[in-house]
Amino acid sequence: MKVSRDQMQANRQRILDAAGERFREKGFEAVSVSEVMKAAGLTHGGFYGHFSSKDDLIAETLSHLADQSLRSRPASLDAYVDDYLSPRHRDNLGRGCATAALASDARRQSGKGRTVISDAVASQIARFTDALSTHDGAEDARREAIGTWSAMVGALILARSVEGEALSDEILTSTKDWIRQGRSQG
Amino acid sequence: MKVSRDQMQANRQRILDAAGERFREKGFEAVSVSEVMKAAGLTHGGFYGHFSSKDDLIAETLSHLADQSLRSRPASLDAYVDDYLSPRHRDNLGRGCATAALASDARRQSGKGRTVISDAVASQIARFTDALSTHDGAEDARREAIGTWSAMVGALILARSVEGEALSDEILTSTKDWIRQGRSQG
DNA sequence: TGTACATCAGTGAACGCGCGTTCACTGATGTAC
DNA sequence: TGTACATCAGTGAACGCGCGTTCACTGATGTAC
Repeated sequence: MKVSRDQMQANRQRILDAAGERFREKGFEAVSVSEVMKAAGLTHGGFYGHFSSKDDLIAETLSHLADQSLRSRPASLDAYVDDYLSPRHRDNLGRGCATAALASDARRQSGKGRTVISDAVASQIARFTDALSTHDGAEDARREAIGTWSAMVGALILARSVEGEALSDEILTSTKDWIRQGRSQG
Repeated sequence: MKVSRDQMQANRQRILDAAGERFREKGFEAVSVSEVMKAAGLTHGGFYGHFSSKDDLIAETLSHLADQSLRSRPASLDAYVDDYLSPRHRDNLGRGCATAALASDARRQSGKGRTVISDAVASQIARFTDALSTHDGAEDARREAIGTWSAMVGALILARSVEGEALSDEILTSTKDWIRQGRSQG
């Protein structure tokens, strides 16, 4: 049964949203095409009307996630770091940072998917550098941007891989404090 | 054809070594049992004489990697950071840091495998804390240990996920400098 | 030490299963008049 | 605006394939005497 063009576009967005959430939670390989389509309220057969293959879906989903990320405008770098290194973000894998959730998986992708993640990292560093340039020299700001972003991504991944909640919380707050401490002295 | 007990133990170690290298390169799901056995010079049928399932192999491999990691005794924290954030380590996925390569995958494991990675993170933080306690207070040392380890893991993962070698190298060296800078001022 | 035989590590064909993908079909959409 | 029909988004059965796992078999090992 054919649906309207608007409905088809809406379906495509629902597929991308469902894929974005599930890929971040479980990785690309552990999520099947059928699972994504079911989550989007469709059956698996219609998938190839929207995407040419599962790899195509992965690449399109990474683009979709990168677009969403670029649209967010945090109030300040401090506020962004606080949100990023919060238990809430740690526990909300499916709606959290795509880089932290999928960087390892995306490395194994070829072609477009790999490029999208690569560009996302580059533009995130550029955004941090801008935010830090107000009180640092350009070179220092970029170094600090890279160090800060590395620490944030690493801390989130480590906090998520640890079993005990106390240690996990400590990784988040200590990294937050450590980033701030370095900055106040730079 | 039966082999000697010594040979069987040697075969088991070869399976674990082969699995450790391939899992770090491609993740748990993208590596098949047959692929591991072939790399160890055996056929897939013999696998279940050594392990009860693929999940068991994953857990045993993580233990094996954790043991190897504990046995390494770096000369100093500085030397360790230099090696860790080197292009050589970045390009040597299969023989590099298991935490950086497998933390995201191991999070999805249940039971033993998850615990092994969790313990590895905890003991790495303890080692860093010890190394930093010589010139810092205990609380500062632990905070710095966590921040440093987070930045190292994050930088390695980001450097590996980026396409351009220039940006990838910059992530490594900038994070290294940024870690040092914070330390010299703490 | 030498022989007879039970043990069992490793082999490779075979299994069921879920995956990505295809395709004949359906019926609502959207266009031509 | 209303009607007739070509289009095509979505359905669900079916496909081949590689996976994890099983198992009857082989033949070297290691033990009993």
